[in-house]
Amino acid sequence: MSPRNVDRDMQHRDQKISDILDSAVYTIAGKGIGATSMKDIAQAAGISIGNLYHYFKSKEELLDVLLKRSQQNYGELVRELERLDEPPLAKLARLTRDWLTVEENWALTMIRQNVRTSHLISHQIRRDVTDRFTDNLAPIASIMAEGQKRGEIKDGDPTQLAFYLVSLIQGLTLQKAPGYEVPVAVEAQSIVNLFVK
Amino acid sequence: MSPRNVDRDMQHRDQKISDILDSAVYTIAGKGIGATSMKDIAQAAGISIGNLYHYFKSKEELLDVLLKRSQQNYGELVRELERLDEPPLAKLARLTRDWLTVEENWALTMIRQNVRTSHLISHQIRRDVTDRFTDNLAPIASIMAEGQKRGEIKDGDPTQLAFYLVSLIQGLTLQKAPGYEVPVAVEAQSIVNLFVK
Amino acid sequence: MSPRNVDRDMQHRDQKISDILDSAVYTIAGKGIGATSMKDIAQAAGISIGNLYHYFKSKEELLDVLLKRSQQNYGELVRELERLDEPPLAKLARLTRDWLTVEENWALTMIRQNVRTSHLISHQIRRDVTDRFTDNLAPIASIMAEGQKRGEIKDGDPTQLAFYLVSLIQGLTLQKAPGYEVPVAVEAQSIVNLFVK
Amino acid sequence: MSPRNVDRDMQHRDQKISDILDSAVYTIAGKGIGATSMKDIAQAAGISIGNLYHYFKSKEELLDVLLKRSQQNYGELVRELERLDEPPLAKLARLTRDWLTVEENWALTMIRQNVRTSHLISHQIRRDVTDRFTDNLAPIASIMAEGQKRGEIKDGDPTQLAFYLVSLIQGLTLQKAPGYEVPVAVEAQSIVNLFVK
DNA sequence: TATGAATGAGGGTTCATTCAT
DNA sequence: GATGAATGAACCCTCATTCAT
Repeated sequence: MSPRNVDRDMQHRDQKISDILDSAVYTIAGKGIGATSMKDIAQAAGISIGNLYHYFKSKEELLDVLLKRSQQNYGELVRELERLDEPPLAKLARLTRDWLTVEENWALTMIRQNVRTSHLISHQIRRDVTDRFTDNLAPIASIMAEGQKRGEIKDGDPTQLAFYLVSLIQGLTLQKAPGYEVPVAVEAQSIVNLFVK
Repeated sequence: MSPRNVDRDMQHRDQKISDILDSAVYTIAGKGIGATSMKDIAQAAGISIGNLYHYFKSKEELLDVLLKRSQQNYGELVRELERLDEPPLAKLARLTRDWLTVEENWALTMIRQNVRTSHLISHQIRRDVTDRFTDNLAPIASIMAEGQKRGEIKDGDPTQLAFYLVSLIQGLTLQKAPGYEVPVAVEAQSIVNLFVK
Repeated sequence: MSPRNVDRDMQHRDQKISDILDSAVYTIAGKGIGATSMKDIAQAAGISIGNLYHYFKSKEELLDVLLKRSQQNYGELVRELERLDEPPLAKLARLTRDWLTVEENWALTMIRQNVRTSHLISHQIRRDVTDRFTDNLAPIASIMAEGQKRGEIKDGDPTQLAFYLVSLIQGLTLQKAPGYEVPVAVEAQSIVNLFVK
Repeated sequence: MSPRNVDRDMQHRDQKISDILDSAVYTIAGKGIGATSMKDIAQAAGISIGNLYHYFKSKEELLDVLLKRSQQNYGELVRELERLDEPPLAKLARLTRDWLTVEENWALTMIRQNVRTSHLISHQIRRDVTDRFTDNLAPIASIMAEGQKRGEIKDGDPTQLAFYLVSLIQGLTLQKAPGYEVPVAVEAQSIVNLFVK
């Protein structure tokens, strides 16, 4: 009843939401949005289906929050990267390597890709996802520009180059869906090399 | 025995199958495999649901045939391209431009991508899709190798470069899902330019 | 056009109907009426489904004809048995042995049993089946009566005894459904022995 | 954690399952397994189809549970009968009379018979049904053996005699399917009399 | 908060039957 | 007679969501 209790309750709630999303990410990434039921998500989180609806008022809202959180995390990461005291090409190599290595990025890409075609998802949410995606392009474009200034990176619109890099990484990421591995090696260095002058 | 022309019947059947698939491609690409019901497909083809099952014994088989057909068509195209009497970079530019322009390629990519995560699709079919995809990489790798011999294309494993090009194109293609357009220009020339030495 | 041709056509038709039923009996007996589709029956007979409907105007009619034929054949058999120049107990033993051995009897029993509970079958047909069954009881009752006159068979209403014998044989027959074999030996002699004074 | 009484919930669930099965028995017995839809069963139980699947994950499981329960109940009954302080022939007469009188036995027999030929039913379940059936034969065989020791029952393998008695009763029971009544009287006394020396 | 029973629309699939060729 | 395309109702089952406890 005291403010402190209310605060603690809110924190507890946020923590629970976070836990649910953590366990949901891999389930959804692995099975696809359409094939993942709310029961699946509840079971993965170890709670009842009724309780799940206490934290998310619908499947759509759950996805919305999940995507927002993931993209914001990624956005912070990429903005930190921009500020690092490293040569631009090293930054791009690091970004690429992380993306291809960190499993959560794979899951996020799978889900984002899924969102595009799922009719469970409202137009509004799809727009939001796209907007955040576009925002997150800026720091990479900035790195590209810096590389161009140094004469290390190919000419062209930096945003376009950033878009190409991210699309390439995501295209490659999607090839790593279970049961779909194309037998061709992928390395961060050779990818970044495409952008080298 | 039969008062009907068996040959003509077979042709008629093949034609009908082809028509159904033609109308199904865009429906599935637009809504996703999971969200596209057999009723949707039947309606798009202008036939009854029962009759649809006369031509495909399951949704899975329909997808299998659709993917096989699409990938074979694409394979022939890319093999013809390889044999063209043109410089390698021109071939790559033509390939990229076609891919980004021809709407059917967009649809095919969307569906292929969907197949990877859909649990409606058996492992076997996913393997087949991947195998055909890998096969279709060879002619492009061959073009890359030719370009390297001429000193026009960057060094590296030609198959890997082909894989990168195709993944990039597909990554960009996926961005073109309805309601998901990222506001960044995409041109074949600047894409191919990444592979230029 | 000549009467002879019409006759020959009719004979041909009857022969065809007989062939279809012959191949249908085991299919229906094995899978059950409900699980056997008209397509199954057509395939078993090696004809098209459309053609099947030229010979039987519905699944129900096919079953009606099949049952009528089977029960009439059985009726003739049992009436011949009655007229044989053998002791009554030998007749009963022969009847029992034949029933348990001849595979067609098994099939007939399975189908008759199925008819009782299948809602595909009209009340009228079920009544007909029962009536023919009751008629076919008479010769056996007559054998029972003769055995009683000789003091070899237990007392009681001969029709009731016949009903018991047939019900017992059928009860045992049903145990022989594939995948349902009860591991207890069954012999004609010990069955008939139940009715011996 | 749970604000509900877990024990009471389990009891409630078991009770509900029992209620559903009770109402399902006669529906299935009357129409046959194939012709009885899950909708029929749900309606008979006064619940929604979705809720029915909350208690049984498939039609097959429902049948499995139903059969298991019925055969276990019958098994207990027959084992109690064996322990009664009565002459063997009286026990057999009581068993026969009960079987022919208690309506639930009729229903059970109809369903068991149906299971044999229904392709909806897995081989495993059919085996289980047969095994339980065979187990339930033992107490009756034991009664037969006791009667033989007293010189009241015919010679022969007691298990075989038990099998004959049960098959006869079941054969007669099946004749009582609605719309299939054979116009011959059936009495427990005259049935048991077949087994008297 | 926490649970799981309850609902019903919708999805994939089957099948008896009809009909044009 | 012979064929198989065509139809649509019905079946089994799933699932997002609500609600009483």
